[in-house]
Formats: sequence, C-alpha cells, structure tokens
Amino acid sequence: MSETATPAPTKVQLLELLAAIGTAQWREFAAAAAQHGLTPTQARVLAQLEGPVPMRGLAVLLVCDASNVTGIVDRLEARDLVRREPDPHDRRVKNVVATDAGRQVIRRVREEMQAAHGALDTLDEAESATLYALLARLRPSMEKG
Amino acid sequence: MSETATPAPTKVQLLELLAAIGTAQWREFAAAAAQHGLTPTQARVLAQLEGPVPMRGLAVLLVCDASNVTGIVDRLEARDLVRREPDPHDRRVKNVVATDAGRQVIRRVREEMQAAHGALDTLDEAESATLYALLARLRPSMEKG
DNA sequence: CCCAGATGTTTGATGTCATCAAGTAACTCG
DNA sequence: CGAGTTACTTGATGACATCAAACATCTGGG
Repeated sequence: MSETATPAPTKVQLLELLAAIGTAQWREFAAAAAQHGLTPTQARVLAQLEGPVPMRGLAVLLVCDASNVTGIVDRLEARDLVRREPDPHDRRVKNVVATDAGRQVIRRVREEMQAAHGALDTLDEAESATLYALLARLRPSMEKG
Repeated sequence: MSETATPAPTKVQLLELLAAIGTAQWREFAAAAAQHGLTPTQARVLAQLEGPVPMRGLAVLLVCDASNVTGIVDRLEARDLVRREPDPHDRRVKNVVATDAGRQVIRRVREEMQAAHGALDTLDEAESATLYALLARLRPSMEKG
C-alpha cells in the first residue's frame, strides 16, 4: 500500500489542512454574504430559516447567548428579511420567519457559494463518495466530549 | 462501483459536510483558547508567531485591516504574551514576537485541540493519505477567483 | 386553584473585532 | 531634495459576544 504518491500525513498536517479549507470556505461565505449587504452571522441566521424558528432555537443553532439573537434579528427585521410572529401555543415565544426577500437573498448567497467551488467538479463520483465517507467519520467526534 | 456503502454525495452535501466540520473545528479552537483566557483571534495571532512578524504581516495573515491589528496586539501585549520590537532595517515597522508565556499558552491550546480529535486516530495510514490527497485538491481552488 | 420555579425574550453594560478615514513618521526613487 | 508610497496608530462607528437583571408566561406540586 506504500506505492501511493502521497505518504501518510501526520495528524497535525491533516488538522491544518482541514483548518485551511475551513477558513477559506468561511471567507467565501462571508464574501458572498457581503455582496448582498449581509454579515456572515446574518446570512447564517437566514440559512437556518427553512420554517419558523423561535428565538431560543436560533440561539441554540448559533451556539450563542439568547440575548445576542435579539439584536441580530432586530437588524434583519429592520431590512424586511425576517419577521417575528407570535407562537400559537406559547405566548412567550416569538417565531422568526424569513420573508420572501429574505429567502431570495439567502438563495443567491448559496448559489454564489457553489459557483465558487468548481474544484469539487474535479472529483469523480468514486472520489466524492470516498471523501464524503471519510469526512463523515470525522464529523461526529467533533462534538463536545 | 455501486456496491460501496455510500452513494455519491451531491456537491451541496459535500459542501455542507465540510462546513459542519469546519465550524465544529473552529468551535473547538475557540473553546481551547477560552480556557486560557484568549479570544479566538488572539489565539490565531499567537499561532502565527513562530518568529518575528511585522504588524502589517499579521494583517495580511489575518486578512483584515492593519488598524485592527493594533488593538489585538495591544491586548496581547498588555498580558505579556507578546512584545513589539523595532525592526533593525526599517524604523517604521514593529515586529511582534511571542514571549515565553505566549509560546507556552499557544502550545497548550494546540495540545488541547489535538487531544479533542481522537477521531483522526480511527483512520489508518491509507485512509489518512487518501483523505489528505483529496482535501489537498480542494484547497487551492478555494482561493480568490 | 395557586404559588414557586423554570423558561423565553428583551434591555443595559461592557469588551472584542471589524471597517473606514485621517494623521504621523519613515522609506524610496527620480 | 521633494513627491509618493508604506507602516503604524488613532478615532468614529457598527456588529457580535458575554453577563446580569427585568419581565411575562408556562408548569407542576400542594
């Protein structure tokens, strides 16, 4: 098995490569968001809004304090990208819903992200499957121990 | 080739998996940094300081405005993790150098990062090499188009 | 039923990071 | 030498992030 062109990388090398790709991807995302006048955080919130999500739920998804979400949603709401609706079952909670404009904006951001990643097209089906399988094994362990 | 357990993933699935791993890794890094009273940005700066680096160089590495670096280094310097030294060849530039304390802190942060990634140990050498090779093909294309 | 405790949201104080515009000092080159 | 560039800092402003505290609402045991 040692006739492969690439020798076994060290753990550190793998981690650094993952980190490099991660930050590059994050910057792409930030740039795509910025083109539509969104901060990365705002774009992230919009991306979570398939359906109504309570403020508290957003805090969980973003892994941040609930009081933080108030301001983020305030700014999105001021631009009509998002709406706060009362929850029918619990008068304490306010559900955040993307407006049509909000859905449109986040759709464009996603498109630009994918367009920027032509590199993925250089992987054939087998390679994609292999990469996905290996990465999938890394994912769950990244959770809190 | 269809007898593999994992069917070929879509581009979007791959991107999302990469994003998930990326954010998880970032959170690990932030948590490790926080345990030593560092913000992620501060830890990132320390991690870059193998040798002396001019303020401007840090701005390039962090992909941010130079004026931003002033404050970040100020805070690190206030805690004696970093020192500003005059450059011998250009009196305009100030080189940032990690102090012993700074080197020690960032070393511990790195250790905690790796400790958290036992998942990588479940990959054998061939799998590591394959993963590394595939990821390496993704990296360069993530640059600015 | 009713009150004690838990939960959801907001406000206010504070700190870090990000930008831009402007200013000062020092280098470089014609 | 003088004009233009470069390195760093300062100041203004805005977005995130935390924590503490207030408030309304839900929930469960007595």
